[in-house]
Order: sequence, then C-alpha cells, then structure tokens
Amino acid sequence: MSEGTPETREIPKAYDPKLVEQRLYQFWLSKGLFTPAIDQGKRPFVIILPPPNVTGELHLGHALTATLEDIMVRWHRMLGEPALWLPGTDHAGIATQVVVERELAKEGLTRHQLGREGFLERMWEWVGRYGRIITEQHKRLGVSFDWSRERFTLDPGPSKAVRHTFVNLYKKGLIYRGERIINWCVRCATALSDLEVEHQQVDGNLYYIRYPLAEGQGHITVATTRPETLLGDTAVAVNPEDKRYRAVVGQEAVLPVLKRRLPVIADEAVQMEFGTGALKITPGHDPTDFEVGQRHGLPIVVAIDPDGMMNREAGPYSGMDRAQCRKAIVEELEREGLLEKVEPYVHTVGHCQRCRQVVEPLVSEQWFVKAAVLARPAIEAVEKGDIRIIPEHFIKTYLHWMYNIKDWCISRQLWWGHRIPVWYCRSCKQMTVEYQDPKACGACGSGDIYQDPDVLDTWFSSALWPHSTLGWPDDTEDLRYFYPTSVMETGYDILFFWVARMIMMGLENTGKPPFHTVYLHGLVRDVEGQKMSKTRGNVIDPIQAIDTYGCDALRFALTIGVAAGSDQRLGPSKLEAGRNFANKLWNASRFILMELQGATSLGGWRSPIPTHREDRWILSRLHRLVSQVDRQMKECLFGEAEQAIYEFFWGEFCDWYIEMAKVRLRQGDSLPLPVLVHVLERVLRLLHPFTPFVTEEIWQALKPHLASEAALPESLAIAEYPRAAERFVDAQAEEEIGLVIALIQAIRNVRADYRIKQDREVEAEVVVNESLTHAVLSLEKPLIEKLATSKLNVRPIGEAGDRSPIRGPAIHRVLNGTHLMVPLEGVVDVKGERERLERELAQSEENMRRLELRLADPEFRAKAPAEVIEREEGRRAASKDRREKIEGLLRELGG
RNA sequence: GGGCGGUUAGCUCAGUGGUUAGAGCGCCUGUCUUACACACAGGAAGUCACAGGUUCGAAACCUGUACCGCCCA
Repeated sequence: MSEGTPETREIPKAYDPKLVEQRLYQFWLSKGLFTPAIDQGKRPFVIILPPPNVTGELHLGHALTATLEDIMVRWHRMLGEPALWLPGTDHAGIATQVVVERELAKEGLTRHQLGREGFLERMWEWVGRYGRIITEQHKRLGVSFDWSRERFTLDPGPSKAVRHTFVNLYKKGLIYRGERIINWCVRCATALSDLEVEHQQVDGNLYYIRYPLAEGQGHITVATTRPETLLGDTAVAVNPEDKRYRAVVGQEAVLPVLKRRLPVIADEAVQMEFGTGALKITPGHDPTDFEVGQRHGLPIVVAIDPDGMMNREAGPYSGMDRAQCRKAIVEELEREGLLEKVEPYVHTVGHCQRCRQVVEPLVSEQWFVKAAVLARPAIEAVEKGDIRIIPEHFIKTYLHWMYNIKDWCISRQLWWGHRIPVWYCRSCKQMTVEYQDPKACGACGSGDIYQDPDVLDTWFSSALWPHSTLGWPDDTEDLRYFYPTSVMETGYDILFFWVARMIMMGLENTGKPPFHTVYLHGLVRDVEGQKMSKTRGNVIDPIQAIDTYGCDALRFALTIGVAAGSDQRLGPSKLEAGRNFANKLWNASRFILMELQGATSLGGWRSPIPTHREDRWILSRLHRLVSQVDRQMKECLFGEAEQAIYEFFWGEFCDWYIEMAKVRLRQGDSLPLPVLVHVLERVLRLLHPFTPFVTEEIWQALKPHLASEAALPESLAIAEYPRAAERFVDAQAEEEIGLVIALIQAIRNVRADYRIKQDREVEAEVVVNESLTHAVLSLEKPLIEKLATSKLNVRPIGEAGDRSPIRGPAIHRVLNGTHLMVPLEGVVDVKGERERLERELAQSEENMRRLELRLADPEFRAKAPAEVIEREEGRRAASKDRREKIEGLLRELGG
C-alpha cells in the first residue's frame, strides 16, 4: 500500500503481513523513532525489558512480555512523552552453563577438559549466536526498543554495578561468608538459593529404625525417608510435650552401624504425629535438623561429598553413591534386626530448577546476603503505595514472602557469571574486598593472594537491572533522567526471584524504588490448559505463529480481553481471530481508500461536521470509545481497551456505519467521506499500540489523502493518541439510530424467518407512537429500505383509526414504540405467528409483573436513586405499551 | 499445614451493586450481495458451583461447603 499512489495501485483483497512487517520495522528504525529525546520539561515513560536468558530462543512468554510492554510504550510515545524501552539479555549463569555443557557432552568434552578460559570462550560463542537470534526474533515482534541502549548483564557497565553493590554490602556487613546448610545440586556441582529448588512429590518409603538406648535394654524408634543420612546423625529428638518419650529425654541412644552415641533431646520442631514421634537429627544434611542442631549446640557431620559420594564419615560405606549407600544400609539394618518396618510414603523432595536432579541439602561455606535488612524498606515501599502491584492480590503474596525472607545464598560454583570480588591471602588468611582488583592483601600487604573462584547468582545482577542499565554507580544523564523507571512488566512466576529483589536492591543502591508500578502477567498455556514445554511437545513458536498469521495477529491473540495476572490458553483459533481482525481492518480501509479515489473534498476530516443522524451517531460512539479507552489504558486494562476498540470497529463502524454510508455514497453524496476517514484514522491511532504493523501500513496509504490538512507526522508511531471530545457525544443520535437499527434487524429477522430471497423487496408497514419517532423513521426511510431490502411505509398511530392497515395476513413484530407489519402473501403461518406472539406476551407479562413489584415496593421508592426509579418507570411504560399491542394483535389473529 | 486464585453458553473467557447476563470460537439456517467467505445476514444455546446472609436490589459484597489450579513450607 505504501508504494505508488493510491490511484495507480491495486489494493490486494487480503492483508498479507509478509509484505509489510519487516519493511515497516526497518522504516521505523531508519527514522530513529524509538530513541527518546531527553526533554527536561517532560516526564519520561520508562520500561526496562526483563532480559531474556541467552540460553535459547524466545517463547510465547517472551512474546507476551514484548507485546504488553510495547503496548504501554507505544501508547505513552503517542501521548507525546519521551518513551524509553531499554532492551537487554541475561547471561543466566546456571541455565546457560548447563546448556553449553550439554553441547560439549555431545562432542565428548567436559568443561574441565577445556579449562576455565577455554570454556568461557565457548560460552561467549554461544552468547554471540543466541544474542543475535533473540535480537532478530524481537524485531519480528515489532518491539519499539531503543536498540542504542541495549545491554547485556556481563557488559562492563552492569558488571561494575554488580561489583560496587557487592563491595558496598560487604562493607556494611550485609554480605557475609559462612558455613550454612544450603541446597547443593550434584549435577551442576553448585550451591543454589532456596528459590532455585523446586519441590515435587515423589513416591518413597518411610523407614522405621530402632536406635538402642545406651543404658538398659530399650530402644527408640525413629522414622526417616532417607536412611543413608543416619551416618551423619548427631542426636535423636522428640517433642517436649510428648508424654511417650518423657523418660528417655536426656539419655543416650546408639547410632546403628557406626555405634556413635547420640543424645536424646527435646525440641518443639518435632511433630508428634509424624512416624513414631521421634526423629533422627542430621544437621549436616537436613535444613530443619540444622536448625535443631544450632539450638542445641550439636556437632555437624557431613557424610556426603559435593559430588554425591559418601565420604570418610560414612565409614564402611565411603565411596558409594547415595543410592548404593541407602541399599547397603537398609540391608545392614535388617541383618542387625534394627529395621522395624518400611511403609510406602509420598513426600516432597527438592529438585534443581535447571537440571531436575534431586538436590542435596548439605552444610557448606558460601556467601550470603542478609535479606531481612534489605527487605524492610522494600516492604514499606509496597505497603505505603510507593510501588503499586497489578493485580493487587499479589501484594499479599509479596509481603508474605518479604516478611519471612531468609538469607540469600549468592555464591555459585560455576564459571559463567560475575566473579566474586574477594581475594584471599595465603600468608595472613585475611580477605580483601575492594572496588578495584587488588595487587596485594589489604591486611598484610602480601602479594600472595588469589581471587575467590566462584561467581554470583545471576539474580544478583538482575536485581540491579533497572539502575545498572542506566549507568549506576556512575552519575549519568540517563540515570538522572530515566530513573526511577515507570513500569516493571513481567510474569508473576518471577515475583520473588526478580521483582522483590529489584525493589530491595534498587532502594539500597539508589534510595529510590526502581519503578512505581509492577504489572504481572500470567502464563500462556496450550489449548488444553497444559503448560507449554519442549518435552510435552506442545509449544507454539512465536516466530512460526508470526509466519503463519502475522505479527499483529499474534499480538492480538496474546492480549485481547486478557486480564493482568491470569493465565490464558492460546491455540490456532485465537490466532485466526487475530488474523481475521487484521484482515477486516484492511478491508474496511480498502473500501474507504477506493471511495477516496478521485474524491476531491475531504475538508474537515480531522474534525468533521456531521450532516446526517448516522454521522452524529458514529462520532458520538467513537468519542465515547476514546474516553473509555483512555480510562482503561490509565488503569492498565489493556486487554479490555483492545476489546472495546475491536467491538466498536467491527460491530458498529463496519457492520453499521459503513453500510449506512454506502447508501448515500451510492447516491453520489460524498459527505460521509470525511466521517469515514475521521473514524478510520482515529481507530488506526487507537489500535496502533496493539497492532502496529497493519495500522501503520494503512495509515501510510491514507496519508496522501490527508495531506491538505495540517502537517502529519512521518509515522503513526509518533502520531498523537486520540483524546475524547465531549462535543461529539450525542445521546439523542445514539437513541435514534438505535431505533433505526432495531427496526432493520426486525425486518431482516422476518425475512430470514420466512426464507425471503435476498433480492426480493418486502413491504414493511411501521406504526409509531410518537411524532418524534415518526419523524426519525420517515427521514431515515431510504436507509432502512436499503439495509433491510424493503419498501417502507411509516405512519403515526391512529391515523386512519385502523390498527391493521394491511389487508390480508401479515407478520407482526412489536418493538419499543413501534409496531412492524410485513404482509407476506401466502407464506404467513397464522398458527405459528399466534404461538410466537403468545410466547412474547408471556415474557412481556412476566417482565411487567417484576417491574410492578419493584415499583410498588415503598423501600425501593425510598432508597433507590431517583434515576434508577425513573428508568424503571420508563421500562414499565414501554412494557405496558408492548403488552397492549401484542394483546391487540392476538385479538385480530382470532386467538 | 499456610496463603492466593478460580468455578458464568458446547469450549475459552469478559462482566467491581441497578434492563430480560455478554464476546470470540463452535453449532444451526441462508448468502461468493462491487471492502472483506479471513466475510455477510439471521438463529438456537445460561439454575452465573452449592447453601446461608447483607441489601430496596446480588453473577458481583459477606460467611460456609464442594471441586479445580497455583505459590510457600
């Protein structure tokens, strides 16, 4: 459409996104529309893109993120605000390392064979490859990123931010190194934070094991799901309230196999109902036991090594893996007669989020963030409303997590990521933690220092993203102007992982909340409601969806009618609906553009003067829509706003106004043209944030016809978003056209009921109650006749004193204030008509009865607002009139 | 165990106290009518999960129950 003049070029019958999208994206980029100009007089709108992992390609979740954010950013851009949408990617420590290690495994290689440097080279190759793919995929989605500000988490800027944050927090005592029980992934050979562990139910066994008492003949039976960990036991515990065990507390039990003596202690953490009520305590390999151990000063025995093998502490079992060890121990217990029983038992076991292996809790020396301290201001920011969360019910989830936050394990035994900025001295064993790489130990000055081999949790750097991307810790112009950002839009599944931590770190580093609004979207599921996953094979590739249906169709399918925070299902029919909508828009525009060919007078299209009732009607409807959309967009109800535009465009503009306009156009009257153009142009603007390609394409084609008016911008992307104009609202026109539409529908209904051939004109006699209605219908007669394929005769009631002016049988329809008769020689089914009218009468009477009841209620009269009472009275009058008409008809039909 | 959602047409979902509860898809009937068959016209289809309560008025607010889902432990 954008090539050649409209007069010389045929417009294709169907919209083909392939011919449009990539060309328009290049057009936008070439004009630099997405790089905002810093204007101190204006407040910017800023979104920092949640950086996709460089692990792989984009999926529908990314497409949803991109679409929602693009909607917001394009909307604000069209409102004239400097709009910054800053893109980037995340190095995704474990995830990416796992993927590349798998690639290496295919070549028969391990990272250890390559060495740290060689491995990192491979990692960077991967980043280069997938970084480019992700960029191309984003462009296909139509995103209005400011590419000039693109960042990667391992870039020097964000890396410097990570370094500064670590050192600052260390110096404030908010980062510490300590021996704690952590989640260890044996496969990934690294510590994990609590959030990176997924709890899944598994079928296991509950083993009842007898621990003989050191004194006397008795024993105490404990129940455990993990018998192999008894090698690390350092106590047996019961609940202090448990009468059954009161006598044994303070005694000693003998650990089977190793024969170690264990104190029997009382601790409230023990649940009396579980198993026998007695627990083995293994502080080295169970988080709850670790806490019990801390409370009672128990020694810690670590019997499982980080590689998952039993170590020296395991005595005879050392060198076995965990599964072998369990088998051997159970056999040994049986031999000794200490295994009381084994019951099948379903319990939850932690799995590594990235590799799915069972996680081993073990005591290890790691780096931690004292999260509770950072949480305090982050709680306050949300409670005070400085940060708004949409949908609101996630506030509770957020606060609950924040109030119960635990220290965050941030060190990872990986090679891929930000290296921990800590140096250890071999001479004095002190640590040096500095902003710049030290050459010597800060304590003793020795040059014999080495850096901590570990890297930081990826989320540690992600937590800084809104300020690290803008230049922090340096005092940059970007940081001053664009920070704090406006909206953080992301999936609710990373509320804790990311959003919560950004709020903590943003407040800590800058003293300001990183954004004022958090918008959380839901999951995109398949048609059956299943989570999409590669293993299930039910993934929809966004790029493939774009190839098949077009980008606008995908964006439409992902967002129309979708509320924040709720999951949605996506399948072919939704994508088809999106494609159909783009095509409808295309074709309505095609019609208008064809009408414009050769047309001269488009004066006043920008603010058209309505000459007919239907013009006033559509302009009134449009401007109601504009104010509704404005309200919905401000409340972040994007899906609803989009739906409202869709319904207006298709259900009112296309189905009615265009059809009405045709009647006049066919008579050579060009006055509807400015109205058609005005409404179309406004709809294109309204829709542009949602479906940017098709709207821009049409707008560019429309533009040459609009050139005579005041200057237009070079792209719809920077055209002003419509603002409602109250003066266009016309309640009377809406009511009158509502009447016209109802009459046309009634005639069409009669035609369809009686199988009238499409081109056969029918007689339609309309008797109206009021002179005003009479005037309206008389004036709109040509319109009604054309749209209902009928010959219309409008008469006021009682004109000839004859209720039924039509001789012979006719079909009757009673509408509000009007009575329609269609005489149909030979086809009228009198019995059927009578039955239908009786049904209508019954319905009408039921309606009347309810209204009477309500209006007769003194409480209703006393308490309901006047306008409600008035409306109900109006309804009663209409209902009464309708009932009387139907009764009259039935009398005539000889009931 | 704690918390948060959900239950509305065959399916997927809108609907924040005021008609006779809506849309898309699907279904039925008719139409290739000069913008569009990716369409048009017409139609059928609902005990708003259940039980109480608040209110002049409840799909919506409150309480409880059942079922489904998610998060946390």
